[in-house]
Amino acid sequence: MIARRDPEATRKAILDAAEEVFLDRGVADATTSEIARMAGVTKSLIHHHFGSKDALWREVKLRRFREYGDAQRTMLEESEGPPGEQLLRDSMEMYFRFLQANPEMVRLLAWMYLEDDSDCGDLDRDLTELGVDRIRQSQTEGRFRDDIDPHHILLAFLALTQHWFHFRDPFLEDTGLVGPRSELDEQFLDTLLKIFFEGILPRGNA
Amino acid sequence: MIARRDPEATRKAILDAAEEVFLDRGVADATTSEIARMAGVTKSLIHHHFGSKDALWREVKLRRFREYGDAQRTMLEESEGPPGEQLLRDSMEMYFRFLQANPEMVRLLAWMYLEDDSDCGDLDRDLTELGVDRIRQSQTEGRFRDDIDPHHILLAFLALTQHWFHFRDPFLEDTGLVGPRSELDEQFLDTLLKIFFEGILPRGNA
DNA sequence: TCCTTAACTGGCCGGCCGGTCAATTATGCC
DNA sequence: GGCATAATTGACCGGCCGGCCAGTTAAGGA
Repeated sequence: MIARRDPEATRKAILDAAEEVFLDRGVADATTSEIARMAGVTKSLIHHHFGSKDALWREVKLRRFREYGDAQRTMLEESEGPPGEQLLRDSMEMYFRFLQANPEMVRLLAWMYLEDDSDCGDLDRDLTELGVDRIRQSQTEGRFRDDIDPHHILLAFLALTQHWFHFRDPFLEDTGLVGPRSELDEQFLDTLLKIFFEGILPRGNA
Repeated sequence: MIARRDPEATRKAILDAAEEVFLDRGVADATTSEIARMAGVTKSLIHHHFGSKDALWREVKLRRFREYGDAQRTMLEESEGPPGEQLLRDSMEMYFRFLQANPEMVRLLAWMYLEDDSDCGDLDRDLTELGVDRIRQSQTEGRFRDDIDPHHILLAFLALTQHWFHFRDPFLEDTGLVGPRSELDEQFLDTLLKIFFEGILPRGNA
């Protein structure tokens, strides 16, 4: 039974609708009327619960980002033990899987970049630290080459994964590669790990 | 001396202003009045020369994309001879330099992705083909490992470079890395080449 | 020189958007 | 059962935006 008045559910409905519209068309192009219609509420109710369009956008971002941060943190902490090649391979695959399952996150990051957003800066900073520490540890243990700044390794890691989900579709159109998308994802994941860990030169002639 | 009427110059002024405003705030958030003001013309003149706001945005994209395509093509054709590691290293560096000198291109690509644009699909397709052919040739000559789809190599190449310019600034803030930006660019270029060609594992234990 | 063409202007309009407000109705606490 | 509180509604507003139009002025070929 649905309560006739359920503010918590209403907030959620609004946030869900807002996320969909905002991520699809951008904040500027989205209208509160449309969000209200999609959420099945009145426009005024949005202002009642969130104050303004911008504040609503902010809430949408924070919600997703918290979820994202939690997933990442769980990922890193779940996989305890000495970080080595296998662990980082697993982390990379887990990150890949996460974006695969949450394509909205990719669009969210893109929008935030374009409006150079800093609302979620703190959340992001912590995450970065965690990842960098892991990599640095691997370096001191001699498992990774230590002539590269660990921050750069992390950035490359994120770049390869995010970029795939960013440009996968137009890229596939351009190249004429065909097949079920999930299979193409697997193929790229394989490539990604090969390049990231081993590079594109044949082994044995370095 | 400026001619009192110079339609060509006017078109350019409008395009320049439009590019700045569009790339800065996005199409939806940009207003024709602002573009007109910045270009020093009347709003009506924009419609006279370009028809509509969307058509203007389209022209902006095409102009930049043609320039981008020309630069890329020149890059690839200028460096004739058998493609090998050094050539691809050079190509990669040239691409890095290009984005370094044209940060607008990075934002343009981001906007186009978010509104899943297809206006410049043809231009992009040709470019992709050229790059892929080069890589494939290197593979058949045994200079690159051939167990990776050349399309994926190209994507990784673009990912690492574009991502740096995408997220350089927020990334630097998060990590607390400091120094003149040009120097940080050099450092990352170094990293990028190392990772892309050799991977992050220490050599000799593959 | 004249006349067609096109560059250019200022004023205007319909429409929609974000936001407000006063009124109504359900909720939960005492 | 009342009563404060908050959820919810629909009507409404000022403002701005993209686009249009009627008119003016320069350019350039015949």
